[in-house]
Amino acid sequence: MTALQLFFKESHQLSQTDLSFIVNHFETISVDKGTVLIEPGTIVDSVYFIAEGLLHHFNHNQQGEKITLDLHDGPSFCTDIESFSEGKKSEDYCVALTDCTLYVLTKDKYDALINTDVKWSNIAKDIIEKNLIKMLDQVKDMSNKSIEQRYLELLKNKPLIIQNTSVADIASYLGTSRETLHRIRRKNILA
Amino acid sequence: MTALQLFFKESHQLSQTDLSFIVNHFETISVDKGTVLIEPGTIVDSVYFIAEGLLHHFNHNQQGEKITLDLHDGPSFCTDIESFSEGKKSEDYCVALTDCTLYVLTKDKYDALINTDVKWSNIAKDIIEKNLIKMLDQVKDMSNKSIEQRYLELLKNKPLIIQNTSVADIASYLGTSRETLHRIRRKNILA
DNA sequence: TTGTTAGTGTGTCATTTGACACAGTTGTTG
DNA sequence: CAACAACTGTGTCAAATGACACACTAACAA
Repeated sequence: MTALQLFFKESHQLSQTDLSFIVNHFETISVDKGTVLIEPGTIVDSVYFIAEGLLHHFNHNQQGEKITLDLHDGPSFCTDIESFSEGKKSEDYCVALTDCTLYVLTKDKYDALINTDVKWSNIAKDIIEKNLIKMLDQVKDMSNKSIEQRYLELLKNKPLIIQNTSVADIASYLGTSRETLHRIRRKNILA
Repeated sequence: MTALQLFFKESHQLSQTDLSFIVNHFETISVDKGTVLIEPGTIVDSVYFIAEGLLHHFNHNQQGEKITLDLHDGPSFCTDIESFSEGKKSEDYCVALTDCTLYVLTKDKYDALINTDVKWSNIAKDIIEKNLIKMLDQVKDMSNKSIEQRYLELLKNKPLIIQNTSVADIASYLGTSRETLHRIRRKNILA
């Protein structure tokens, strides 16, 4: 059973027939570290399911500084939903931090699923809802926790992300400078 | 036509029959300023559509300080989706900042709609998706814009929210102290 | 009306942070 | 291997921020 099948099976009751029907709409790809999946000015026409590897989702702020929006690991979905769903040009980058194995669902196949299969419509709703809850939790964390606390939790819960991402990129993800993050790291190595 | 009907009509193609069927699952209520709709320790069993008025969504951080998570105006939906959807106890408050007219959809009626009407399932997906995009934009704003810039945009786009919310609550929404927000306000009054 | 409570405006001051500068390290590529 | 680029670690310093304190005002209830 593939990582994708496992993901659907664990979150939803589905017969093997339904599972196969849905999964057959996806295509498997392997990409090298550094591969650009999304770049500004393009319309995102795919959803990516990460079976293996890490993706770096970022953009540039008004001062031209690179800002990390998300650091994705698997098993989970990744796309620029605003571009994918509303057909707008993306303003973001999504780049592979490591070699990755991905399952790709293109927009036409996504629409075909939505329109023909009520089960998929509900699964899509649940996946979007889980992502909404994740974002709400992230906003709460940003308001409620210190940068140090969030760094230490990231280190504990997602060590692979820390290992494969530069200090500067993690700093911008946490909303601080690389110098401040460095002070936190130094303090916690010595402690 | 009610604010709720108008909201659905503008975002989705629906026959008058479908529209009435869906809207009939809601109940209208009027609540006074200060009414508590959600409080910690309870399981949220309703979604609220704001036809008129403002709602204040907040919680307390680890230091016991009040943190504003969202300031809602209409026409839009408001709930604690994590509690409503996953049946967890809420950790948040939701309180009316002004007298409000609300349309309430209870969880059993929501489930009934999801299970009987494919159209509603897709509408729910779209509403959740729009909220996800809104949250993603908020996270981008928090990373990309200064507190001053975000305050001035709030003042311009949602003046009613500024008028009906205390400086301390707006400050915690913007992620700063009431003193710092006060400095920003003073500076921009004089300018 | 008066007392009480919540909120606003403001100054001072210690702390934290970001900006800048630069040396050392690692990794890549011809 | 040598050269270069990218990143890390670090110190200094000015600026921004939060904490604290307190007077003043508005809203509300007794």
